[in-house]
Amino acid sequence: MQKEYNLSKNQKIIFDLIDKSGGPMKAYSILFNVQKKGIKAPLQVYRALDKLVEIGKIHKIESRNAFIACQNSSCQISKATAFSICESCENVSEISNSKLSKYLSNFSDNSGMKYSKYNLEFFGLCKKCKSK
Amino acid sequence: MQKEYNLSKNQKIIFDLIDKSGGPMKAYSILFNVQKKGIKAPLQVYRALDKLVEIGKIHKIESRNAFIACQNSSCQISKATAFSICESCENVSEISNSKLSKYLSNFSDNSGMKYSKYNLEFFGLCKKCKSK
DNA sequence: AACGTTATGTAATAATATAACATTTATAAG
DNA sequence: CTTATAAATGTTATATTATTACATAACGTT
Repeated sequence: MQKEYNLSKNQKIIFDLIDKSGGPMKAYSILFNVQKKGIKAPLQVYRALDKLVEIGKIHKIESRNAFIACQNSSCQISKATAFSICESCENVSEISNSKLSKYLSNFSDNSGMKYSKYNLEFFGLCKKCKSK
Repeated sequence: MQKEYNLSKNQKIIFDLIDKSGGPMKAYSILFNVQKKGIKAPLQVYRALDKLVEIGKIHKIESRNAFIACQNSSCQISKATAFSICESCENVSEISNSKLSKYLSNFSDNSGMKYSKYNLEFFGLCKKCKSK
C-alpha cells in the first residue's frame, strides 16, 4: 500500500484538479485552471507536480508532457508505470497488469545494469477511434 | 531489413552528427553543432529529426528530450523501442532483446485496444556508476 | 522557542518546439 | 523532357514547456 502523505495546499489543489479531470493534463493548462485559486506562476505548478510524481500520486506521460492521476491505488508504482495512449483521441489509461509488471520488474539483460524503474507507453487506436 | 532511404542534405548532416556522437543529443545542441554547416534555425533541425525518427534512423528518448541513432540495424523498430538509461551518467543504450520485443509486441489487455507501437525506458545505474 | 525542513511567492529567463509563409529541389507521370 | 506533385529548405516569429535565483512563510521536531 501507498504511504499516505499529507498534501500541502497547492499540491492538493493541483492533485484534485488532475484527478477530477479523469485524463492527462498539461502544466500550463493546470496553471490556467488554478489561477482563480491563487496559484499564479508556472513554478508553483511544477513544484507541486514534481512532488506528486515523487510520491506516486500522479505520473508523467513523457511522450505528451502531461500528467495523469495514478489509477492504481495499490502500488510501488511510480517506479513501474505502463500506459496505453490512443493516437487519435489522445485518451490515456494506466495499464495495470500484474504479469506485465512482473515481467518488466524482473527484466535484466547482459549490460550489467540493475534497473530500478521503468516507464512503458503503448500507442494505438482505442476501441472508439478504431471503429470510425 | 530496413528500407534504405536517401537522406536529404540536412538529414544527412544531422544523422551523421548524432550517429558519431554515440549517445543521445538534444535538439539545440545539434543546432549549435551544425551551424557551421549552414543549418541556422531550430526548425531545420526539428524537421530533419522528425523525418529521421519517422524512418527509424534515430529514436527520441522521451524522458530526456533527446535523440539517439538507432543501434539496431535489422528492424521494424521505430515501432518497438526499448532503452536503458543510467540516472547518474545519463548514458543511454538501446536494448535489443528479442524475447522482450516479442513479449511487448504481442501484449494485449482487455481494453479492446490494438497496440501498434510502444516505447519502453528502463532507469537505473550502469555498471560504472554502481561501483562508485 | 529554536532549529531544520518543506512549501510558498515572485520575477526573470532558459530550453524545447511549432506556425506561417516563400522558395527550391527531387521524383514521378505523361 | 516537361509538367505536376511531393518533399525539403530557408527565414522570421512565436508558442510551449521548464528552471534559476532569491526571499519569505509554515510545519514538525526537540
